[in-house]
Amino acid sequence: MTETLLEFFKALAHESRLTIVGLLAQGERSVQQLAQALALKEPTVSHHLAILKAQGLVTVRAAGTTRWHALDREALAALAQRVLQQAPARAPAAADAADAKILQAFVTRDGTLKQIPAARRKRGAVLRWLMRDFAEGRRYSEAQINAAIQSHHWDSATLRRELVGHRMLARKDRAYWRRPEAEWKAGGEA
Amino acid sequence: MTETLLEFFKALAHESRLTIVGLLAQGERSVQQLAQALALKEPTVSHHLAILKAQGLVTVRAAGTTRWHALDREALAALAQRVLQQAPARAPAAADAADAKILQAFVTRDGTLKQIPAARRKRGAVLRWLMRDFAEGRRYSEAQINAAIQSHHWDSATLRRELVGHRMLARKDRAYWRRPEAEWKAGGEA
DNA sequence: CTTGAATTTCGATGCCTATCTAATTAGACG
DNA sequence: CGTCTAATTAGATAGGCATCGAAATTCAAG
Repeated sequence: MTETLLEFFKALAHESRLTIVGLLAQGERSVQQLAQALALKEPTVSHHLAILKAQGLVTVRAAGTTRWHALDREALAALAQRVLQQAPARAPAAADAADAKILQAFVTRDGTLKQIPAARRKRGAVLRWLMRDFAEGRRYSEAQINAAIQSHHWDSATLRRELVGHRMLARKDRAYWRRPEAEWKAGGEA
Repeated sequence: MTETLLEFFKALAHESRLTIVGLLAQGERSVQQLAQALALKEPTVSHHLAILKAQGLVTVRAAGTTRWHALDREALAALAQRVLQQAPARAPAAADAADAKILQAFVTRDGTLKQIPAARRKRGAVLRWLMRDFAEGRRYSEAQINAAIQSHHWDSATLRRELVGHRMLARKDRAYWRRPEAEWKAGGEA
């Protein structure tokens, strides 16, 4: 995901290519025309078009000896959509209503955990909330786990141990990863 | 416009910065935390954050000696919107119904002008259609004008002169620009 | 099959910038 | 006021990439 997104931004992060996209938004152009408009040589334009084509942003239509390049508006819109989807994300919300009530008492509006709940049920709610920072299928170092927790509470060591104890995080050697929610959503003893 | 857009793409067109945005999407982070997560030194992270801040994508909140950095989701969404707005553009359509009928006769579906109409009224319709390639408030070189026209018809010289004659394009020295539509929408002798 | 035009591929060069270390600023705490 | 921590700024180095000229490719037209 980030893979393609990075390539997409790289493709548009150059003045020549952004101008090419602007020109193609007006209509089809040949390599020669683009080279003339941009004051560049044909090989350079060809190079830029190859990068845009690799992202599916530009399509080609051959007519005689010249090749007409056009902008694929749908591809551009689709990729821009992904940027938007990235943005909304989830609100600082809880998994369910019961958790929400508990979190309201223990977490400030800016995401700081005021206190680690002593009651097991309440502690569970807080831990589930902390897990929103970790994605499944990814490995984290202990430092990364600590870093994520520390933006909510100073005692990352305790909370990290609790996350492992509640079977939300798994640990092997020096790596951590998120366990499937099914294994801790309901039960989970420390 | 393109100015800011280019800087926006440049800001996100680097793996480190894209990862930072991803981390900040999960919640606030300090420079240290980011440096640890990215396996970079603090000055490097500081450098990247400065670039993201310059685009308004990241905001800072100081608390004691540490500074918490957060993602400005609205700014990200607003910029992504601009990419989308760029994309839709206008369809290969005519200004009005009368022009549409004329264009249907002289322009193929892929935007090629089959023949330059001899009748003045019909020629006017074609010229108005050609003008969709030129934006107001921008200056074009003769080469740029030719390039735009040539994607529709080989005889860019004649058509360019017609555009000037119909007062759609203005010319001074070696520069061309689009004249206000009010000055040629109705009248206009060659 | 040959010629010519439009484009792409290749290899080399130079600029931009990501990254580091070292030094400096700014705030917290005795 | 010193000291400690977090962060930024400054300066230097290295790697990536845009650009070009030259050569190879593709395709249409005789």
